[in-house]
Amino acid sequence: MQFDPSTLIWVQLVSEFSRRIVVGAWPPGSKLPGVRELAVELGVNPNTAQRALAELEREGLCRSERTAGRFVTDQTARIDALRAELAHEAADEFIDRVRGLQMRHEQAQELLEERWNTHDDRQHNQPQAGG
Amino acid sequence: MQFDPSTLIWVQLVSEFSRRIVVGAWPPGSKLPGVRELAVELGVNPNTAQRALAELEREGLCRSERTAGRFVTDQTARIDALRAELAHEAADEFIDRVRGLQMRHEQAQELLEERWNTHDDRQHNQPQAGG
DNA sequence: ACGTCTGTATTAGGCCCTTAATACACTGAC
DNA sequence: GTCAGTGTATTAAGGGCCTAATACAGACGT
Repeated sequence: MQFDPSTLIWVQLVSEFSRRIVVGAWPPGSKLPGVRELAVELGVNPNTAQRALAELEREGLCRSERTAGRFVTDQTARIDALRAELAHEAADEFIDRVRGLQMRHEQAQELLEERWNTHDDRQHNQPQAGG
Repeated sequence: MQFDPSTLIWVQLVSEFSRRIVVGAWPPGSKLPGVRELAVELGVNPNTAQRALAELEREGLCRSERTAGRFVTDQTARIDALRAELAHEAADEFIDRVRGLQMRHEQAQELLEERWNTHDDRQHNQPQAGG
């Protein structure tokens, strides 16, 4: 996994793990990969992975059964709340930033429109070399 | 100024300084406060402020005249480009995050709508009608 | 009992960030 | 020349992150 050098790795792991739970890559009640296995997959130290998992646990998104492993919470309501929370955070940060640039609501909407299409182009089409 | 403990201070300063230039709090060609003065205002060490300013300079947003002080670039085109760049970055990060949550364009628009109003309520308590 | 799996805790070291204090080089005012 | 102000560079100290290696505690299969 690629990490942003200007942000703590374990913070980025919390985001990634949360996302996996929300989108169902890690379904409710399922067993998580072990700390050591996760560390290998993500290219980080087991301690760093554990730090992220500890935070996830603190937020009630998973629980550890010391000898059996770690499991995603089976409270789908909690997961739905997480989804809303992550969406709100993303939106709020976007709003803070564009308002800091003194943009109005309508301008922000147009901006989003424009960039969304750009993303679509980049994802579906192969960027052509040259120019 | 309030800092996010999970992000490097000088990175946050770069964002704040860029924002000030874009919104005209630091107009094109104007003289910036000295390193020591800025450090006092922001509650950081002069070295930290200087690190952020060095990055700003590297990006061509200001220049230093060693004994006279530091000045915002007078190339308004560069500032306009910065404004667009910051807006794009904000939008792209938002889009990446909501797409990571498997949201569609329409859902993202609705989310933005909802949160924008929430911000208005929290910030102004009495959102202005009309415009 | 033994080996293996799980999570958990500890210790050490390297690295960067941040603060702090200091020194240097240059300009302008007087 | 002297003083004040500017950016710049250096050194030291403290702290947190990340890595690495190791050790501990409990459950399972054989």
